[in-house]
Amino acid sequence: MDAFFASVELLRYPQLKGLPVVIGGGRRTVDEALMAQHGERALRFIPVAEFPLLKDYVGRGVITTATYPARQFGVGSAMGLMKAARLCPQAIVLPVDFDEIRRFSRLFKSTIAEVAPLVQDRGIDEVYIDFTDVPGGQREGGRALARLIQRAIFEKTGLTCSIGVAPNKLLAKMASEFDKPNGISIVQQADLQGRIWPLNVRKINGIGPKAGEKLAALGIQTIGELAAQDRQFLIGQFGKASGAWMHEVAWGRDDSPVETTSEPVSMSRETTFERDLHAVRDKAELGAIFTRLCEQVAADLQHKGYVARTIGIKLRYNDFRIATRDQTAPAHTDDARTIRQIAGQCLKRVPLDQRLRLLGVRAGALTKAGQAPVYEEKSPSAQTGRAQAATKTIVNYTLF
DNA sequence: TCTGGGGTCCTAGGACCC
DNA sequence: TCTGGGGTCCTAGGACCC
Repeated sequence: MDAFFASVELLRYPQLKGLPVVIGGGRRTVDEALMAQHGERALRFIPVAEFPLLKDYVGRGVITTATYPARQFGVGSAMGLMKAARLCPQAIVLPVDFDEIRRFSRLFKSTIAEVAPLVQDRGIDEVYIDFTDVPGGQREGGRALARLIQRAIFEKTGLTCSIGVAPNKLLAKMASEFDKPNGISIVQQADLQGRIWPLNVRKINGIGPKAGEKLAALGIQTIGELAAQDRQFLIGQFGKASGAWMHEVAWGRDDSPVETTSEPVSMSRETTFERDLHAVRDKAELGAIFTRLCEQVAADLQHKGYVARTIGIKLRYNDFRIATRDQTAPAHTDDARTIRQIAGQCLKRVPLDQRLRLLGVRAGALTKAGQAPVYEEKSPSAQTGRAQAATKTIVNYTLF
């Protein structure tokens, strides 16, 4: 989807079309404030002058999406709002409305599934579609069906998207970037040399800042230069799996299938505080946040019907270092108090002498609720601590 | 007043088991 | 003075993606 979060807001506030708008932050609920003042139906008539500007933004946060006019000023995803304010002070800033975003996400995905059922989720605003066997999927090299999907999405949502058509997911992902917004791009294996090899290695899905930097240090900038490397050299530099993978993708090769189903691996909640907190001096505040995070994770598990066996915490210190601790319990749980208790144990194992800016709680080793093995304690009195946990007897019953 | 939140996957070492 | 070779599970950190 093109500038997804921002585009969703523009549907509500069409008067902002053509203006630099960024979505991010989220502590201030602009919509609620404006709505209280004007009423929902009048939202489209609110004068542009009444919208909050980036230069007036106070608080911590990053940009999730910038409209194309805002991108002209050099602002973009993941940029701190304070930095963005220096580049484009006149940009209008709106908070993320997650409920609305999720609603549109479901809508565009279901629209696609009606046309082509083999769809793989790639986050909130992206999918892979296998339309090899969809009737008409081969017409005009795929362009006809891509157009059809684009039109269907626009009719259902009023939003535009960009589609890349290629023989595999790797190339399709790159192709989708070629003609944005509202574009269709078709890349064949034969286009490798002409259209893929000139691109920077960072355009490869899976080569991020670190690998990009290391490749640059080796004098490898473009995908073509990467393809020209000896496979064994790359393996020597990046390890067996990564090196071989890099060589494959540089040659446009990717045989990973479009996965239509997936099971969640973990669920987590985390929050960055409005100001850095100290474990001792801000104990009460921190404790309340901690408990709330555990309750949210428990609610997420219950809502989605999962139970977790590994509970973990994540801290970010004021110097941005991250520490994680986790603990695997003898039994699965989706209970807030149990999660809070295990997470509390984790918290005891991490240094707390420095101010914190973020706290998170994570549930892993998930199983569908109802399918978790039954756990029985031989000695219910042996409840204290990890050492004794090892003496507990675990009995797995197969449920017939 | 720099730098969100929710994920996945990989690596590496140690414990533990056969 | 010597002490294997698998395998799995757990934990911590890190790269990367949307």
